[in-house]
Amino acid sequence: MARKRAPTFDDQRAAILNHAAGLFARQGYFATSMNDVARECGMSKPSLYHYYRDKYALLLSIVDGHVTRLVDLVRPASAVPAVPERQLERLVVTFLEAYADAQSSHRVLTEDVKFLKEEDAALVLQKQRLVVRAFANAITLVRPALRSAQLESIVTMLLFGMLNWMFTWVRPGGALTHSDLAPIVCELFLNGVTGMNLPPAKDTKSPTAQQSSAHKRTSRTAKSL
Amino acid sequence: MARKRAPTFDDQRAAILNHAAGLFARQGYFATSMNDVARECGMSKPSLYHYYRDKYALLLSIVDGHVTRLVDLVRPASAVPAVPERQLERLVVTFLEAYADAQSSHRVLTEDVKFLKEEDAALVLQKQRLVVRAFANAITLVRPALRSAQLESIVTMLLFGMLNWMFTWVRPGGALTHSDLAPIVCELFLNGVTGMNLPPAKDTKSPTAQQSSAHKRTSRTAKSL
DNA sequence: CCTACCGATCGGTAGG
DNA sequence: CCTACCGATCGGTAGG
Repeated sequence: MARKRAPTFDDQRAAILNHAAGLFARQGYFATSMNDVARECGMSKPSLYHYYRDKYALLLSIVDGHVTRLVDLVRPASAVPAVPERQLERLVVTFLEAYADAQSSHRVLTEDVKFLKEEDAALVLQKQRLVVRAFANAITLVRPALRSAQLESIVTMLLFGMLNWMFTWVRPGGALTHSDLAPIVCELFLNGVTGMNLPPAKDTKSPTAQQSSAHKRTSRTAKSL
Repeated sequence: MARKRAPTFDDQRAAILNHAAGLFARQGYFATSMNDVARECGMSKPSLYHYYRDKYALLLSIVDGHVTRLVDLVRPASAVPAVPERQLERLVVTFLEAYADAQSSHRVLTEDVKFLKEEDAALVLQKQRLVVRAFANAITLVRPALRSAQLESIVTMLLFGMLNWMFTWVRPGGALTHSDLAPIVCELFLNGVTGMNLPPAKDTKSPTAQQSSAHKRTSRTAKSL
């Protein structure tokens, strides 16, 4: 049997990051000690510090690495032209496939961003906005009237809610996978969006004064994402 | 100007809990020290310990208090009979109104349950299940075919995703409130659910073998909630 | 002399 | 009800 090649520096860094992501996701960032991480990686703490300067570097690498992967994944999926409905479906499928392989990282992204320094958080938020915009664009192509009703961002965030909430109830090893859920989410969302009662899409220069009564007060879109 | 009556023991406890919930929501449970809480409450640390035995008691009181409030809110909303669509809308509206007043508590509930002891987590989960079941029942009344397709739990959790994700993008002081969003969520979800392509509802004793192709692999509903 | 790593302990601070 | 302080454990790094 061939001896397994000694892991390189980069391999080790990747392995450590995976272990740390799992621990952070399960226990939270502050509840996880560097001793925990080292033990999980099967190395001493000083060895761990050889690969990462400090605990914060682990957090930042996990979060930034994951969101960067999402951006790189979503960009090509948006680039290839398709029927609007298929375009959006492809985005959802791509996104959920990424989830399946990176559940821990995604959980760290959504729960531990608050521990990032201002500057780092801004960087991550910027990349998240790219992902959100890709979805918002695809959604608007499916239902242009959403834009004039200023419901574009809101509806996009509702879709992200369905997707991002999955990590709380879809068990990693269970029979039900993220990919199984993609068509269900797509069908529910597409039916929901195309069925909404909205004023007809118009020239953006003359926004209609009469909106569906249900949406009167949602005159401003959310600024947070 | 009349002197403000000295706060009672119970008032103090409630005030402390509010401050603690705000801090836990903003900084996370472990990143918040008891000194932080004491300072926020304008009292010394020993005084704080006069009202709550330890840090964990704050967490448990926040989470259990909030989930108990949700159960008490959802129960009567389900009890009053109504057209299925209105029933579900009432649940959503009621739920989102509670959010508006308890954003911090809800965030603590969703992000810090993992720090609860096994036994306490079980208690909270049990109450959460009551809330989920109320929604699932209302949804099934709107679209009975979901049950035979075994999509009842899945679709319910997708709705909770839209609702629970709001705390990440709806700014507490912003122009857009949770109540504004209730009709939008309802319209999107009701249109989505009624428009889904499903096998017709049947006698539960003879589940149909032919399901919508998109749902073939979702033969088991999630067990986590 | 470098690297990769150990056992032991540093300065600070948490909950209490 | 505060000041002062404990046992423990944190993240990070010394010498060898």
